[in-house]
Amino acid sequence: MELSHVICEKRTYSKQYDTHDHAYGQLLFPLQGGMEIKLTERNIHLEEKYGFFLPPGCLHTFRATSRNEFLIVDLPKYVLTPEQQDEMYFELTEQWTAIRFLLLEELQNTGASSTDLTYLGRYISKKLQKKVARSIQYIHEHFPSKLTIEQLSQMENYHPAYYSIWFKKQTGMSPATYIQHVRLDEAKRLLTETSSSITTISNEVGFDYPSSFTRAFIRYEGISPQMYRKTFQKDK
DNA sequence: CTCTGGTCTCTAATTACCGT
DNA sequence: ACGGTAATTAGAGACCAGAG
Repeated sequence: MELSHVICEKRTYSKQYDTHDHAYGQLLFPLQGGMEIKLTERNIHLEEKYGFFLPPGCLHTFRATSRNEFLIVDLPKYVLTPEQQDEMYFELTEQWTAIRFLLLEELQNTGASSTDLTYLGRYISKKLQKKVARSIQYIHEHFPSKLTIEQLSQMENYHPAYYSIWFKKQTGMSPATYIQHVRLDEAKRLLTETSSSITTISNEVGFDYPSSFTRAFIRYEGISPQMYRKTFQKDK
């Protein structure tokens, strides 16, 4: 059954719920305790400081892991965009915490559902669209450090073997190749925009040895870093 | 200082298999 | 049939020596 408006309420979950799906999307914020969400392709352990979005039609099972209370927002299809087909596990950033606060305020003032929530629902929908997978965001923020598949797959709650397949679906390339591209693109920028030595740049983008950097660079770009700088460096 | 080339080690990707 | 795990393998990086 399709909802006619956004519904926001507090719910408590017990040990085991039947596997089911619904025609609307659902946003879950833990207020107290946590639970396990079983999906076809993955298991999520949802706990405080994280939130979760279940897209419409996504088969799932809830199982409480402790005494709990959740803030649930049911988002009818008309506030969502057709692209919002993927589930999303996200950290409660300041923004998300603010959204949760607003929802709780709204809940206290007007009760379980209100047409006013439609605007907030649309805002949330937009926010969900912009979210990049946690591990991909992490790669962009930490590419100079040592990144392992183990570490990245944990962020998405996937098995490392399955993570590679999932990552390829998201980006079109393997995690290792993607990290390499991020590093070498930054190296290209540093080569043309700074006068740092190649040894320094190689360290800054995450290579332990300049010889490894040079080889990787030639594989990627077809020419050596020095040649690249000579060809593309902006006039000083 | 930069790059090349060699060897060795280790990790990620793939595959085959197993349990549900 | 599907996802997890173990075994296998290819390729990348570490490290060193040496040339320009």
